[in-house]
Amino acid sequence: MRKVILIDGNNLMFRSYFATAYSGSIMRNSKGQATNALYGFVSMINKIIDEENPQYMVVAFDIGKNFRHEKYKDYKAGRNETPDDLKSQMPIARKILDAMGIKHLEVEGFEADDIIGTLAREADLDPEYDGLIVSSDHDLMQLISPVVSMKMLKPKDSIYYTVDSFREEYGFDPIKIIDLKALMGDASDNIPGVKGIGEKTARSLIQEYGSLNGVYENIDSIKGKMKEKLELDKENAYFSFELATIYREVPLEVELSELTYEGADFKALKELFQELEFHSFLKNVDFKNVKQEKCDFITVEKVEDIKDALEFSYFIEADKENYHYANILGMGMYDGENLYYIPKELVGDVIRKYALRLRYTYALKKNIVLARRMGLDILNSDFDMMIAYYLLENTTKDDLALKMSDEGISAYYYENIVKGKVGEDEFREGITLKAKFIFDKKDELLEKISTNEMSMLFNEIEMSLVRVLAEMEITGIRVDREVLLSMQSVLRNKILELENRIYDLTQEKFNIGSPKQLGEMLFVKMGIPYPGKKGATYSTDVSILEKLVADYPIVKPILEYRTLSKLYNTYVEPLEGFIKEDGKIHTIYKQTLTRTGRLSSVLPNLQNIPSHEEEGRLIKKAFVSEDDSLLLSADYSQIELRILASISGDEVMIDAFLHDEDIHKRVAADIHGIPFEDVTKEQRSTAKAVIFGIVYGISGFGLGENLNISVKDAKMFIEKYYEMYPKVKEYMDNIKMSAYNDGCVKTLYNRIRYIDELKSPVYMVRTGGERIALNTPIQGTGADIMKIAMVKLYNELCRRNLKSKIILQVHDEVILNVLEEELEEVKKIVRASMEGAASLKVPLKVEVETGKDWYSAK
DNA sequence: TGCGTCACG
DNA sequence: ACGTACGTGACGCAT
Repeated sequence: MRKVILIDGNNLMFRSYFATAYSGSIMRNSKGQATNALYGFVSMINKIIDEENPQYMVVAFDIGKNFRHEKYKDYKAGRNETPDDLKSQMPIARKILDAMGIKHLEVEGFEADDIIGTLAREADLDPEYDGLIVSSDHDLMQLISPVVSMKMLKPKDSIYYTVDSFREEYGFDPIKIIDLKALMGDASDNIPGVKGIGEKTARSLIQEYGSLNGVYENIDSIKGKMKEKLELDKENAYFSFELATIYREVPLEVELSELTYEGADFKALKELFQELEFHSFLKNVDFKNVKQEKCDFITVEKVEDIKDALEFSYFIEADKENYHYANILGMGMYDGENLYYIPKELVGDVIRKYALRLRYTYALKKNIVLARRMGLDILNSDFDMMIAYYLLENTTKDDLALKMSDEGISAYYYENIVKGKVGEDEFREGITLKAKFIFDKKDELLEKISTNEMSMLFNEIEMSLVRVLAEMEITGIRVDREVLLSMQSVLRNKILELENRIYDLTQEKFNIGSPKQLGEMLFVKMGIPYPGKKGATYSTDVSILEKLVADYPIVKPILEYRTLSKLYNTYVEPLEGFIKEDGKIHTIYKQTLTRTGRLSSVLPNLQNIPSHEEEGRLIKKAFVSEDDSLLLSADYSQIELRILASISGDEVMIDAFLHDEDIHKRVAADIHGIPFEDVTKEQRSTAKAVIFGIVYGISGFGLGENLNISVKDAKMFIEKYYEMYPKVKEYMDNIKMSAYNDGCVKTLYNRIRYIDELKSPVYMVRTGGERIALNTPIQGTGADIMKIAMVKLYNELCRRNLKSKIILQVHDEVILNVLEEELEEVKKIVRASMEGAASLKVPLKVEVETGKDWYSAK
């Protein structure tokens, strides 16, 4: 057997480009060359070599303006343009293949499909071959034969097709893919097909009549609309047949037997991967050569070993993600000249001595907390590389250490230091390299921040906030364990009771917590008609169950079971485990995670403690004030809507806020065209949903779904809204346009979000990008304002030497522990800080409440 | 590890 | 013809 792999190179590159381009900014090397498609391309090729161990291998590409036949030019030309960022990666893909010792073919005037078709035909003629085509293009399935199989790439995995498995799935032979495409068409390939016939219909037609010819020969036995459609587009169908047929006689200068896979030229491959900064691949190429920087560092044995210098970069490594509990492993330090490794025993002494000179770091908040747990403080750090990268790249990665590894430190260190799987020597070298990297990189990053006009955002907002968040985390919130314990036993009993009630009704035990088993039970065993859209699997989420609750007695206890087990498993039980010896919970705020600029809270998440429903809201009774204190909660009223009013400049909306009207009621009155006083509760809540939708970039369908009304009515509401608030509509259109032009949107304070989704050829992804463009400036500006307010509030509390402290933030709400004697003063400061955080075209309004616990401070 | 589900703003 | 509202974190299940 001679195993031969035929790879559709263009397909693979397109695929891996868009797979990663969807979700955020495109991966690049430090010179700005896009590398995302290449990364996926190389991974896939490596994987195939690994799995198949082929003797023959070839990658086919399109080149130039490829048209199979000159007469089809117009059709093929209609394809979407290839993005520049992808185009620039294509020649590099060929270079990589050369270095990997893999042959590639491109023939002017023919597509990759045709080349693969020609080679597959050659294989077909010699049963010694065992061919495998790799692509995600369904067209290529027509090449499947007894000799040639196909690995069909799917978004997450792949399906292996032989003639038999193809027949089983489609009900006809692989070659009939051509007939199928002739009927259904293919938008991405500009194959017209028959209008009004989709995949389902086309499949059953081919199954029934065997081929395109078969369909038209039996056209009289087809009835109604379908017959009309088929007759109307007959010419198109036959034309599509030609378009969909892969040409299998490309004049190739080589034959299959010459396309051997020889293995890589490691030196050339290493150079390429270095240029592309593919450190994880480099590791496999030649591990010993990966350490790019051999560095000499001084292992500090006593504090005096460190030479006097004015400023240092530094980095403290710890052994756990939760740094409130982690142990320090060691510290790296660099003054621009001398590199130091500080063993864990000396870290405290060094911080004490250099507290004012430790200026540049990575993950400052973590360093501050670790220092504070030794009773020390780091006071003068004003550059956090993690935050600099966050603002510049706005990456989705929550740990930008990875970024560090891309640019200076091999991935080897990142992966293994953090996991603690590395030898002591390498650990020391890695941590000092990080310190050096921070120092070496800071000026360049600050320069970029300044040219992007983000200096205020970086220094005054984010860097100032680091200190505030660190103090909040360190302070923590007091939790009454007894409250949690008593809720635990109450919930446990109720849950057991519900379980029994459910099993009584089903007469059979099953796992209620398993959506799969539950769906099976309800919709198969019990035969309840599924009220949702038909799909492969049954959904059992609330919206589905609520449609059934009136008719089936089993549904109510299931819903209740869901609610209670959620409360028990997600909050009541785990929260207890987060209480430290000091009787408090210390969350961690991630400051460089979200794409909009909001914070996120983890370990535990204190930003999603229940508050809508009374049952869950009771959990807030467990969060209590400290001695002689009260909890004070202050939240911005309608901040996102106020921002929308301000940035759109819509006079009607601005006016409503200037008069401090109930905005939902105002909108309800406006869209129904009735007097303000006549608005019913229901109309108000409909209006509320409409407003939410507007801020998220809603569709009629979405609103309809949400309100359980018809798409038509929902659309009408939206139109009515735009009519009454024309500048809002204008804003929506403008922001989308500028996002398409610039590839990004910005908040009021120049926080930037790149939206690569807008470049996607996939409609769904693109419209998703538009909604992001719409929403991000609003949500992001809200986040900016809250951050400014927190910094102002923190500074004012410090300046006045008050003991009251900020302890939590929940996006538009802050919670403080306030000393009773400071209450009146703090209330005023909180108001002033929050309302004065920004001056918009409308006032910012803040609502303040207090109580002994979080439940009553609301 | 990915998915379905559900808690929050 | 298709899929459908922004931003998060965490759980249990199934693989």
